[in-house]
Amino acid sequence: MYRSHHCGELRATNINTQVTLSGWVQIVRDKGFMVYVDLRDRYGITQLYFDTERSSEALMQQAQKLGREFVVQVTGTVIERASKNPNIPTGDIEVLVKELSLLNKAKTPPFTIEDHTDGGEELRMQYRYLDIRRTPVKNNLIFRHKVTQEVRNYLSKNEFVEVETPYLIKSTPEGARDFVVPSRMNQGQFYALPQSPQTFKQLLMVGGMDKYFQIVKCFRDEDLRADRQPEFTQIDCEMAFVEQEDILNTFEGLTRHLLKTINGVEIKEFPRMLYDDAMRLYGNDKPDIRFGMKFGELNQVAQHKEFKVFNTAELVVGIAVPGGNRYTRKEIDQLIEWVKRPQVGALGMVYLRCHDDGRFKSSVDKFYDQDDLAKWAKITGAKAGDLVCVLSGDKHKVRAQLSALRMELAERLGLRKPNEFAPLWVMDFPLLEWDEDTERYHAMHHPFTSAKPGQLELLAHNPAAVKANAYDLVLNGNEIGGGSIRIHDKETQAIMLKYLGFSEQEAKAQFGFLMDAFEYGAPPHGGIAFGLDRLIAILGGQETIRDFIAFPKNNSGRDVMINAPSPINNAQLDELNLKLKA
RNA sequence: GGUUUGGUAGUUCAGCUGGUUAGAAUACCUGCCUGUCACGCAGGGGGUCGCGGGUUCGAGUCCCGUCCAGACCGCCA
Repeated sequence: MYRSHHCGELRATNINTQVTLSGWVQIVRDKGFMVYVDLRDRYGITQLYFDTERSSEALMQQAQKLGREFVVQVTGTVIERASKNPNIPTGDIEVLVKELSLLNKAKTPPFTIEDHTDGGEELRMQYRYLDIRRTPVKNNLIFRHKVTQEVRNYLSKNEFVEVETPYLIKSTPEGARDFVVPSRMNQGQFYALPQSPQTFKQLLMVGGMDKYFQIVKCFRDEDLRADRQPEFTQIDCEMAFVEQEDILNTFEGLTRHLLKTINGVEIKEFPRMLYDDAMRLYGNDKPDIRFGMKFGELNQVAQHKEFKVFNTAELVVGIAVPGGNRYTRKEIDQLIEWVKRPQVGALGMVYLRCHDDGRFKSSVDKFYDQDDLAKWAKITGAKAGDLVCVLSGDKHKVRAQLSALRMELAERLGLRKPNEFAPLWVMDFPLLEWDEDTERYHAMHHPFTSAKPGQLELLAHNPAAVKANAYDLVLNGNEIGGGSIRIHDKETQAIMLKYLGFSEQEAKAQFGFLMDAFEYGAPPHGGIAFGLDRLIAILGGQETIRDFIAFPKNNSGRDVMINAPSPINNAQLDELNLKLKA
């Protein structure tokens, strides 16, 4: 028997009992006549005790020779500590060791296995198995388990059935790049790993499964970010015989359930916002509504004066920064530089100081009087002591720029509190969006999304105006889920694909199986998919999803621990009938 | 594909306008220490300053190239 107890459970009530513990040596504190060893496992730390009075000389030496991360098994008696440690649950006791056996020695780890490690990101990824021994990472993985457990609890209680769908599927040109897998048995042909189980879950609805979910890996071969991995996990859901309202209610329920069981937070407001309003008021389709700083459009009051920059702009729009008037000229100049960075791309920024005495001072005083500026303040909701930041230009660009500024300022002002949760439905997304590169319309959500009732006719003369039965679930400024009511008849699906630029043959080759299925009695259906990694990170109050993934990949899609991807040998290539370009 | 920041001891970093033998903390090793728990004290070992080229009397420092890593933009139906 390796252990009678784990390292987190012994208390004063266990005093005088004989126990066996196994674990890793956290640290040895050698005081000469006494030796303390912190023994660690998943559950906690228990202090082992040796002294010259009660331990044999051989045992003392054995203890003194232990190094960090040695794996040991000890047997001994639980005794009361002479000086207790109130900081840890096992701080009242220690184990007076009688027997110590070394199960495995360990090299000195390349970084310290402590809560605040000295290791950098890359090193921790390379030795992820050591990183997982650290409490924060370990707790994140356990946290992830709890969240997925609660997801399964909620959905199972609501009669959803978890069904696995295949990972080796067909490549499609729509959407993200596919990860591709060559087939040995079908030479010259390739599988693709799913970007999502979209078509399969729709086929499950045709199959009468009615309510489906799956916690499933998805794969996208696109460039990465801090919060984006090439393989990631979705909570994928679909329901039949439902309207949009049914889906919103069901998953509003899931969100409430998670926030309650995981974070102990009761959500009062669960607002809904139209996509158009989100863009107008926040410049963004995933607004963080935990704080204000809504956009105020200033075209009416700022144009038709002498200021050419504004007069020629499609949109003049500003936000009020609470307390921003305390910024020095230098700090404001730095803000202007910030919005002019290529990543943001504004050409400049006009600002308006709202002094406590009700006077205004702007960077464009030459063109506007106090009455004009008072209107700016009113429209942006600025109060005395605030700063109004104004950008102008192309409608789409300037909204994106001001949104970036809004988020940056909110971050600096501490308005994005990790333990405050504000979910939001954003609804009625456009069905299509224009793609400059390919000079055609793309499905904004995906090609299986239905248009709002009666809007399909609009497709012919004003495709950009068509709204979709599509919705996103936004939490604290992050898109955590998105879905739609799907098309469920062959004719509509065919029209949709035609507008997306598929020839009849292409449509048949790519999605024929789905449209065939629609001919055999497809029920009305719709669904949603959540990005689980991001959801978990947000619920955990943290930024980086990597810390919640056991074995994540780095920025360039590499697993630095196993060193993947890597070349394959010629025999493997031959077998697959593949040849690499020289 | 682009913008940007970084690469110096096992690790995290400092190293100014170029100028003796490249530092700190921590980790590691040795010794001392009877209640430690971020133990303490004394001592010690440890560096191809990512790589290649250039400028210079002289380069960790400046320039060019390159590789690697991070953040962001494009991209991610």
